[in-house]
Amino acid sequence: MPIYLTTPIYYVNDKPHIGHAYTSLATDVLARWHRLAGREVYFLTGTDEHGQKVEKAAQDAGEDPKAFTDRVSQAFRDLTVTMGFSNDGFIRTTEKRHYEACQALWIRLQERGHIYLGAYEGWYAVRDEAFYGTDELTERDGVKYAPSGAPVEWVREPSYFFKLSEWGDKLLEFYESNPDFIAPPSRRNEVISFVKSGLSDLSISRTSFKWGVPVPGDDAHVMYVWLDALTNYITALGYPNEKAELWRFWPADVHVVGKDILRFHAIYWPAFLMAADLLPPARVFAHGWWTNEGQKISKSLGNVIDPVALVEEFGLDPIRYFLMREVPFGQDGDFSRTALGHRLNGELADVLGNLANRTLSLIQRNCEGKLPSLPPVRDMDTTLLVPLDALVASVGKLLESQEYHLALEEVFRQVRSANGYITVQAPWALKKTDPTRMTEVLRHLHTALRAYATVLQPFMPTTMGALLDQLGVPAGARDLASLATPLPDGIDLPPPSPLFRKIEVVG
RNA sequence: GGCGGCGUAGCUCAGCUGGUUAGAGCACGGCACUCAUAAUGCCGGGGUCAGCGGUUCAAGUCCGCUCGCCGCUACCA
Repeated sequence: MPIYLTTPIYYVNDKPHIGHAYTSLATDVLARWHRLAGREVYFLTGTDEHGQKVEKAAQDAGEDPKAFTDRVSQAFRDLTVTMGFSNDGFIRTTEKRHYEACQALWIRLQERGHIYLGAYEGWYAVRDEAFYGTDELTERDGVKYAPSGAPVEWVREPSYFFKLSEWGDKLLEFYESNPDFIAPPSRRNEVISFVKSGLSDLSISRTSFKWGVPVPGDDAHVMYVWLDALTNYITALGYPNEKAELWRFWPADVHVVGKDILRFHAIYWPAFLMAADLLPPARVFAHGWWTNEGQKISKSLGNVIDPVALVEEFGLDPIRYFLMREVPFGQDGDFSRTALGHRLNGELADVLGNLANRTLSLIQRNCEGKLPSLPPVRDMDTTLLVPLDALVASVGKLLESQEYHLALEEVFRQVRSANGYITVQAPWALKKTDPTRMTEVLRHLHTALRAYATVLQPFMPTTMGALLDQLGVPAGARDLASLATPLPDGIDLPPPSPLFRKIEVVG
């Protein structure tokens, strides 16, 4: 079963911030997990490069839009490297293949009668180049003003429309028969109540700017952003060529998105697809926002979090761990140095790092650095080993529903209990009283550590790679299935070294 | 305004279809241990489960009201 996972395509009028990194990270963890489970995965991310804002930003920069987007989208490609993302593809909406896909989809929708030419009208502020709703306006001396203070006028421009109004009932049926389509459930309820309140047709073209995909057969129009942007998910798989090699990945298993763009993914997108007789995605997950030290993040406050700076200061894996562990996926969360410090010092270094280090040091010193033989399992070992058998299944199940924080909690519950096991068994004391038993205990701990490191790889690829090195696990034996095959007795283990560096915590 | 959600230990939160002395992690206190990244393990203190009133043999868990907080309420991506 091929697995297709996507991030949104990121709009290039802005440089990457913590939100972009977070969305892609969550997707990356899923992608890595499925690969470890032996599934074939296609993980897509990319950039959204059309629209009036980009056109204008390029103009202001004195650049051609294409040159401008080439430059800005590079920052997003760089981010995938900085954050260790394992994306298989990176799509840009300015690519030729994307124009072809968009136009093919348009024609298909048009042929099936889902598109008509009408007029888009509303209160328009020339200065802002934006439309406003009546309830947003204020009136002084008979003139209406936008919230920005710009005067507005009633404008009417020709526009193609998608007959979204006809899809309400079909969408509701779809949500009903696919209860997992929208997550988390609170968002699902919001979407359903929105659809129940009635849908209007959707304007899907503009004549007021040029920087977009031309509407087939009517060059005066370019496609409006969402039809263009959403289509990226099928462009990347070869659409309209449904015989393309990658097309077997459709429909997507999970579109990971921020909560601000849920509606487009949960309403417009399945409607477009169903109208085109294509399968809708299996799931859309809307995650929350980060605050910075309790404060809402905004450019005007100047407290935007730069993921590159974070990684430089704290290291990649601690950041990846923190983002996935600190907050239930779907909820808003707060990024603070104190909280990061507690996770890094109190969980990664003290609980996991220290267990690995104390175990491997004992093996190094007392077993000549060789892996002790696979021992019998005694009653007193079951507290350590029995939960281990269920670890892969329980982590897998939790990731299936994107409950990353619970998956990590489950692993760390076991790591904590392994610390209890080593203290009770006290292999350092057995060294004098029962050396054989000492080797048994150490081998069991090695087995446990191997399992922890293996399942944690998607979250902390580099550090867990280093731990697997220290555990002597060869590169080809690091997937989930390999856990069933014990390592050969007596292999040489390298001298251990600490995996996590602690940081100063204030508060 | 309408629809929906939340308010449980100092902090962050679990508590499914109501049922023995309400749980976890962190923080805090004591003890133990000393293999290890001055770590780890054990024990413990602490909550009128927002408030009021109902239903019930029994309510944090259902119903009503009050107070407080939050989300959604379409075409900026």
